[in-house]
Amino acid sequence: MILETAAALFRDKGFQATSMKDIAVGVGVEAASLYNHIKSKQELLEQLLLVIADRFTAGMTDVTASSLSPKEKFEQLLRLHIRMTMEHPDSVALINSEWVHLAEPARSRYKSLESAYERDFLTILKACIEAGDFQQVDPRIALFSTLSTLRLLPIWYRKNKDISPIDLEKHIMQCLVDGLR
Amino acid sequence: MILETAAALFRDKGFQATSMKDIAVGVGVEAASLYNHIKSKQELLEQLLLVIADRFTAGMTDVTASSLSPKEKFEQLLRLHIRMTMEHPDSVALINSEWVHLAEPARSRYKSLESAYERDFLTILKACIEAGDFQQVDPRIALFSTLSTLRLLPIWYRKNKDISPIDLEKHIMQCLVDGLR
DNA sequence: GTCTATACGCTGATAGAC
DNA sequence: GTCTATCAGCGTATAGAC
Repeated sequence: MILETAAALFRDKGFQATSMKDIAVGVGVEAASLYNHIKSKQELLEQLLLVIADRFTAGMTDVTASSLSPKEKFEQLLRLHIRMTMEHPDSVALINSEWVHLAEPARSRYKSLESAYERDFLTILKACIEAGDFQQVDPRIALFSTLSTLRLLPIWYRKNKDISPIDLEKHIMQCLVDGLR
Repeated sequence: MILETAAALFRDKGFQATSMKDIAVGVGVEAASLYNHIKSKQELLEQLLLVIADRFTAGMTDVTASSLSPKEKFEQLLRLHIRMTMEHPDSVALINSEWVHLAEPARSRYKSLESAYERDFLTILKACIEAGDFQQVDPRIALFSTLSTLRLLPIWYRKNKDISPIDLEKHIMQCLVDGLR
């Protein structure tokens, strides 16, 4: 309950602009009472962000370990982001800007997980190109463009809940893979 | 000097986590001295974000008023974002998350400019589809995907300055319009 | 577990001397 | 214009009664 409340507030107002009082009001207790359940406000952010980072990392591990084709792996990653967005919309939304407020050593651990994730994603993208499934695009820009869409998905999805996961996947795949033309 | 320093700090640490002392140190004066040049910290954020919003709006006005084809208009908007990113990298980076810290009435004005911009962008996208330049994608998702890439560009560009604007435009256009396949 | 009371550093901002 | 001094309020977090 505390974590969920904090996630929603961090998403709306940002970590720094959210006070323990804000969270307490959301939960329905006094601010001091929160400290019977958590160690600090910082701990809340670490919980939220690192759990998400670990899940994305686990998802990536599954995909890379699989015997799927590069293009199927790419599709699996799309599904991973869509699933994560649906299941944890608030905490996934935090990955775009709130990680800067992580204190060390959590911040380094988080950035290291993120780097590894992007490196693996890039490897799969390059394999798609080599296999001839994707055309000869600049893989770094393809990764940037793809990840931009996937990372901002929770923000967009909030205002567009009237779409099914299947349609969402189909349309995003179409935009990213087939392009607009 | 104050505005530039503030923009860089807001980008790195966020508006709330940046103190007037931080800005003063960056400028090289005492915090109190800043108030001889600005009214408040809030005013700094409003200056930065609304100037950017106004420029995007002006760019959109030029594009819509032009006699270009829908697809050429789309390309012009891509160039607008790339140019803005190159010319004002720090303040353009703020549009992703820092607008939440705008106080009223600036916040409403900002959101209203943003809405109008997205509406006009969507209109152009739909015209591209109707003209047969783009395939039958879901225009809302195409807009979301395109704008995601363009909005996160300043963040990506910071770590990838070794690319020319021309190449950047070519590659982004290729990813977005032609897709990966 | 909950609460009230409190510590105390930092914040944005002002006053006033130079 | 700059500075030093200062204020009032809010922030996180703790102590201790119940």
